[in-house]
Amino acid sequence: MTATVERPYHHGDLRKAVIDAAVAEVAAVGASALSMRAIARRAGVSHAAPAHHFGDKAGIFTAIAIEGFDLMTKTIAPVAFEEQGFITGGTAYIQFALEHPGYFEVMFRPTLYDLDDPTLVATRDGAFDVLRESARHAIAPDASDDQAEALAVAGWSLSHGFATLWLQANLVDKLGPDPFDQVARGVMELGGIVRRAQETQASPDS
Amino acid sequence: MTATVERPYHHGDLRKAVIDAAVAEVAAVGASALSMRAIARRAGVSHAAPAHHFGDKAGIFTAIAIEGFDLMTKTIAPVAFEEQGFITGGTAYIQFALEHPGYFEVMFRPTLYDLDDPTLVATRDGAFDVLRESARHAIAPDASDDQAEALAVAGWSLSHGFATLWLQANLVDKLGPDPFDQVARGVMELGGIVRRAQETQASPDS
DNA sequence: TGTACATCAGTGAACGCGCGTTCACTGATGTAC
DNA sequence: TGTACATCAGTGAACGCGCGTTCACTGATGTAC
Repeated sequence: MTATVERPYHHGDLRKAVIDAAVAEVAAVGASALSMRAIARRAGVSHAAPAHHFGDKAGIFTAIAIEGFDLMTKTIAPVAFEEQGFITGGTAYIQFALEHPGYFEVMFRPTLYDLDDPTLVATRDGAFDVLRESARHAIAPDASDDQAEALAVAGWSLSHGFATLWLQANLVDKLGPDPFDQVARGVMELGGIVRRAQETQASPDS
Repeated sequence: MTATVERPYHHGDLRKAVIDAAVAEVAAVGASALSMRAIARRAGVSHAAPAHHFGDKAGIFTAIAIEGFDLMTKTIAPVAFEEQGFITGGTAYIQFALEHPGYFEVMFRPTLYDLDDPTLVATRDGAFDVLRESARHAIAPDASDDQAEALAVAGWSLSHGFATLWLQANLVDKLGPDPFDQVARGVMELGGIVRRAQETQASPDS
């Protein structure tokens, strides 16, 4: 007469359950405070299960980063080459960060994960390719790699800085509760960056 | 005949020794991995000494943040109102972050420290005042608070994003070993932001 | 279709470790007389 | 100038806790015959 729900001995998709729990746990307590036992607790499995499946924390972080870069690319690439796509892409980047703080934090702390993992490297490079090509697209089709990467890093810095400042509660009392009012404005300023990059390309002196 | 150096029972300036050790420790292992015992070990005092002086970790982080904001303001304020001061200030911000990663990390993770501490609030607000007024100075002396803060947050995001991406090793293989080559370029782009803000102010329609 | 057995996902008790905190203490400094 | 005593900065042993890891195990699944 116990109310115990019958759960099968084999989980079915422990891998997914562990990753989801880990992402939620990172969002709740931060990547550095993450413990294997807390992940297991949240996933409702024995404390040794995550290690059994992923080896160690770096293994879990690697899996999170791969999923994260994949999800981010799927979100941003479709808008990054439209008219004004570099701006729209920057906004989408910020929105991704605010909606998926767990993925976001892990993705951009590469010391947490295994940079030798080929799947990770491919997914991560793919995301950066979208960024660089979107920047080139914003300047001119024949813009050089150096020019495209300079704009890419500048736009990335702007979006990344805003998302980071917001997520770490540095903008409380400086913006309203909805950052997108302010983002809209901030990213409009970013328009100046794009135009400046176009002008620099048009007159390559100085 | 022991080679023991005679150290007095009273440290002399334990407060400073603990803060310095904590800043170095944060730079080495990150704020979240910081332990009171590791600070004490680095400072060469008993493991209970830091707690005796600061109460708990939040007390130490609060002291670090106060010193950090003070140091940052002293570094940036002198250049922030020159010709092109908003740009120069942004560069100085990045340079501060790369030179003082321990301070930098703590300062911009306000959940770590005590936001009710009046000295902290004053020092922190003072730093933001410099940022906002430097932005206003870059637009026009009579620019509105809203305009000044919009540019302030955009410039802050750019500098903060670049510093964060660099410190967390996201730009490895995307820039040379010296970020200031690229920063120089990135921050030149920021020039576009300032000019855009000036134009928006000159013709306030849309 | 049925039996035997290998495989392997997941368990849970046990371990040693570093942590933050407590607390009775030690020893230097400063003040009262 | 000298003595007595209060103060308090800093010590170090002891505690309970959550952690990662190990390891013999359990029980479900899949394959051989």
